[in-house]
Formats: sequence, C-alpha cells, structure tokens
Amino acid sequence: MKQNTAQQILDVAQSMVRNRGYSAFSYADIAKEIGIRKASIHYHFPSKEDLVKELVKGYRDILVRKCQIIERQKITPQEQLRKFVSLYRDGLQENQICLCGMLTADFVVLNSEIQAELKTFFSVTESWLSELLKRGSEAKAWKCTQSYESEAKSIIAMLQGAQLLARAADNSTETFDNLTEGFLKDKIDYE
Amino acid sequence: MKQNTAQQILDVAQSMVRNRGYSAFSYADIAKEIGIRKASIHYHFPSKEDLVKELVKGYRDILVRKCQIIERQKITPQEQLRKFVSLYRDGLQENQICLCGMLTADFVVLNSEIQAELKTFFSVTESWLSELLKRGSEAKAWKCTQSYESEAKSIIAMLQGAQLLARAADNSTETFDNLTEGFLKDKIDYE
DNA sequence: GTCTATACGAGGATAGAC
DNA sequence: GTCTATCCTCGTATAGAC
Repeated sequence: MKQNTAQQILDVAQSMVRNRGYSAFSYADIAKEIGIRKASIHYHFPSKEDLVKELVKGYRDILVRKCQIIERQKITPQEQLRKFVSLYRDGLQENQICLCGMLTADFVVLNSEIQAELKTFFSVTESWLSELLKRGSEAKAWKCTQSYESEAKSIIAMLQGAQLLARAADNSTETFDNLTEGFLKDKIDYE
Repeated sequence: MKQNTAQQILDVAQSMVRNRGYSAFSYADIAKEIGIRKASIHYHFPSKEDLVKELVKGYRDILVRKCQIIERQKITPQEQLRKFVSLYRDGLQENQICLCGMLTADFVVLNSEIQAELKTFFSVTESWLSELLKRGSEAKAWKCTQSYESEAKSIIAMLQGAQLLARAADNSTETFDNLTEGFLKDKIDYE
C-alpha cells in the first residue's frame, strides 16, 4: 500500500495542478496533504518547475500507454475513438481537467522547458489520433474532410474546450458527454 | 487621451488575466504598469475578487455589444458566424485568450460570485449563437444536426479549445485559423 | 484620489542537524 | 530522507497623511 514519497508528491501535485492550475498550488499544500514538510519536497524536486516538468513527462507517458492499450484492443475504429474521448472524461467529476490543457492556459508563466514538454504532449497525442483517423478512414468507418492531422487537432481542441466548459457547468460530466456526443455523431457514423 | 484610473486598471488587469490567469497577476504588477501605487488600486477595487468580478461583467457587456453589431449588419448568416469566430481571434497574437475561458480554467480558485458571472457569460454567448444558428438554419445557410443550443455549445467549446491549443503553438493565430477553418467548412457550406 | 508606511501571511528555497 | 529553522521576497490588504 505504501508507495515512495516522490510518487506520492507527483500524484498529489498532479491532482492539484489539474484542479487549480500552476500558480495556485504550493509546496505547503502538498506537504499538508501528504503529511510531510515543505523541505522534504524540495529534496525530491528542488524547484517547483522541476516538479511540474516531471509531472508533464509522466502524464504524457501514461497517456501514450493508455493509447497503446486502446490501439491493441480488437474493436472497431469507432469504439477506439470513443474510448479515446472517454480518456478526457476521467477526473472531471473532481474538477480535474487535462493536466496539459490546464498548463497550456498557464503557458506564458512557465519556463521554456515545460513549454517544450507541453508541445511534445500535444504533438504525440495528435500523431496517435491521426493514425487512428487514418485507420478508420481506410476501414470506411468514417470520412475525413481534411487531412488526418487537421482533423486530429480539431478533435483535441474540441475535447479541451469541452473539458473547460464542463467546469463552468454544475453537471460537468453530463455537459462533457453532451458536447462530445454531438461531435461524435457528426464525425463518425455513430450507431 | 487620458482616461480615468479605474478604467486603466481594468484594461491592464484584463490583459494580464487573459495572459497569465487569475493567480499569476498581482496589484503590484498593475501598479507598476500604470505608474501608480498598489494602495490606489485598492481604493478603486477593494479586493482582487472585486476587480475580477468587474472585469468579467465588463467583458460580457462588450461581447454582447459586439454581437449586436454583427447581428445588425446586413450580411449572410455565414458571414455573421465567421465574424463571431473572428472575435475569438483578437488578442491571440499577444498571448491573450478569452478572459472567461482563462478564468474557467481557474474556476475552483474563484469565489461563487465570479463563478456565477462566468456562467452568465457562457449562457449569454450560447443564447446569441443559438439564435444565429436558428436564423441560418431557417435561411438554409446550413443544417444543424442537433438542437441549436447543443450546436452553439459545441462551437463555443471548439473556439475555447482552439484558443488554448493555439497558445502552445509557435504560430498561434495561424493555428487558430487552421482549426476554425476546418470546422467552419464542416459546419457551414462555406464556399 | 493618491500617497507612504506597515501589517501579516504565504510562497519558494536553502542550511544544517538528525 | 526528513526534519527544524530560517531567509527573503511577494501578495493582499489597511490606516492614515496629504
């Protein structure tokens, strides 16, 4: 049950960033939550930017892994797209949006290393989604009117925006579902 | 040329919030920018939350006015939609996204009064866009597959998401245009 | 209305003991 | 690895003079 401190810190920090953003969480907050002292966090992550950089890296790795799992499942492209969309659903009920979506809002506040990590995150996501769109298109699951890359970018933009709008609604998950359902119906020949 | 201090404060603050978010700007920043002291800002806006609340209200009023102007122009629904979309383009090159999009990322950090103002902002925007979609639909300018309200929400989500992704790109305006062009082509029978 | 002065806590970070 | 102690700066906010 007991995991190492560094990972605990990362977990709590991720949750806080996704919840409040970069500037509104502190080492003191994390320390209190875990039950250690601020100085201990500095031992594992010397600066706040070190911590957040690791956060983004880890988040990206996990997303890649989740995408691989979807990719390997023997299901239709439609179902794969649906599963991809539902990745953006997790955490929403706890007011957590995509870590990288949130940090992109804070983009100008972050150092260039973190900015680069964020760009990589979106680039990786877009590539994966492009491939899925291509597979689905070749399998006649749907038709893409623009390039796969453009369509992928649009879908990601829609997902990020849906997460954002969902926050401002009382029923975040429901709002998110409504928004994405509509677009899935348009995009894929769903059902 | 010289405008009153309260308005100057609002202008600078708006720019800063749209740039950095709620938690990453301070009265000291504004004071330095305008060339007054922090205490003077507190005279006009006792607390930071008072200031931001006024910010949202003013932003909403201006948006409503801009929409009215679009509405009254004797142009096709397609052109009106296009003009609406281009409202979200302004400020992008200075790394400024929609004030309310940014504050929605900071949603959980804000008090309930500001949260309510944000909800009103989106509600007002959605209503206006719904009406436009309805007019366009009746004029056979386009077809809506879902309810006007749902379509309106989707478009706004897309716009907010496009603004967000544009930030993380080196060429923000171009990225925004690509994203929105694609969707305009899908949505309306554009050219 | 704007200023100086100031209170007070929070935030990020480091030194050094254990 | 984690702690205590501490530094120093910044952020929000107020009191009171001009």
